[in-house]
Amino acid sequence: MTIEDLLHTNGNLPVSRKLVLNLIVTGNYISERLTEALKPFEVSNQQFNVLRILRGQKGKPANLSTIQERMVSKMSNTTRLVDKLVDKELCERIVCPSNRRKVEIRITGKGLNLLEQIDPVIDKVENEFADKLNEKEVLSLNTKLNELRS
Amino acid sequence: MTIEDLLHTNGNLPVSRKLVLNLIVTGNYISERLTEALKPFEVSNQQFNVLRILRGQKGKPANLSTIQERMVSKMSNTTRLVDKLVDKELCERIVCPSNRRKVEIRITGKGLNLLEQIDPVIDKVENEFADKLNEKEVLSLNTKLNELRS
DNA sequence: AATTGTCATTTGTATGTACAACTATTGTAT
DNA sequence: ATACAATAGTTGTACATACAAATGACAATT
Repeated sequence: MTIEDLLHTNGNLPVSRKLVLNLIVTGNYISERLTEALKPFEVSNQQFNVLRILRGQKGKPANLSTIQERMVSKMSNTTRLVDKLVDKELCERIVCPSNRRKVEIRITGKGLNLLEQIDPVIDKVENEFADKLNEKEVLSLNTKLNELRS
Repeated sequence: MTIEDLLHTNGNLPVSRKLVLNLIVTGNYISERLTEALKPFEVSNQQFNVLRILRGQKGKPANLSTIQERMVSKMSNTTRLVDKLVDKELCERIVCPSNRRKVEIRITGKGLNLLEQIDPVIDKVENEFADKLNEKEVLSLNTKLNELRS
């Protein structure tokens, strides 16, 4: 379905506008599919993103600014996002001993467990998207998206 | 810049995940550029989107459900979004005389004026994106995005 | 005419997010 | 050592958003 049809608009939009709208709509669409898939696990997209970042640290703790710069959707309040994860005992936060301004955040066993449950579900969603195009198209799409942000 | 670099991740993500992350990140990126451009006019992305929808009605009033289905980012509370526009006198809302369940929303002169000021600014942003690719690439990108949502 | 169902919108409530101001700690220059 | 600036994170406040329940209006049936 074209974006014109999707937005019920009168088909004669400039191609630059179609591109912009299409990118936003498609990004939103994918986010919504992921949100749905995560719902049974009671974590938001952003919380899941942070958990994966923490797992990627492989035991090494992360501090807030590290998490921020790696997040898919930067947001201004990572403190309270981490609070939520701590409440759920999915990660823990301790004041960094060497520099008490900093904070050391690491994923807990419970958090790792949850991620292991979630992984296949998210993989499935991701593959369902990627499978709509052939491998060559996916690679070129990635390249073009990178160029758009440059 | 690749998404791996952007997210400071260790480069060996499956291509399906890269695609998904890239689409979300790029969509967010574009939304942010638009938000920035709209900031001087003190309207949000969504408010601007609704104003353009109303203008597209060419005098014919719109009701809430029409607006909803045409919005780029569907959201659950269009009532309060329109409230904001009414507060700013950019649109007006009257109860539909033929069916009092419905509501007739139309853009005001002030709203049309504002849009005319904003138009060139947004066009510029849109063109800056589209100009990063050649025409053929833009068209194929649009097609592939449509396929991803199918 | 009263009842039931459906529709379009609004409201309540909980949660999420943005932005700025603030606190605490550390680094640096005098 | 002291003062000042820079850093890392937290908190306050206002606003945005999601979801469900509620309201009010119309339509169909009896």
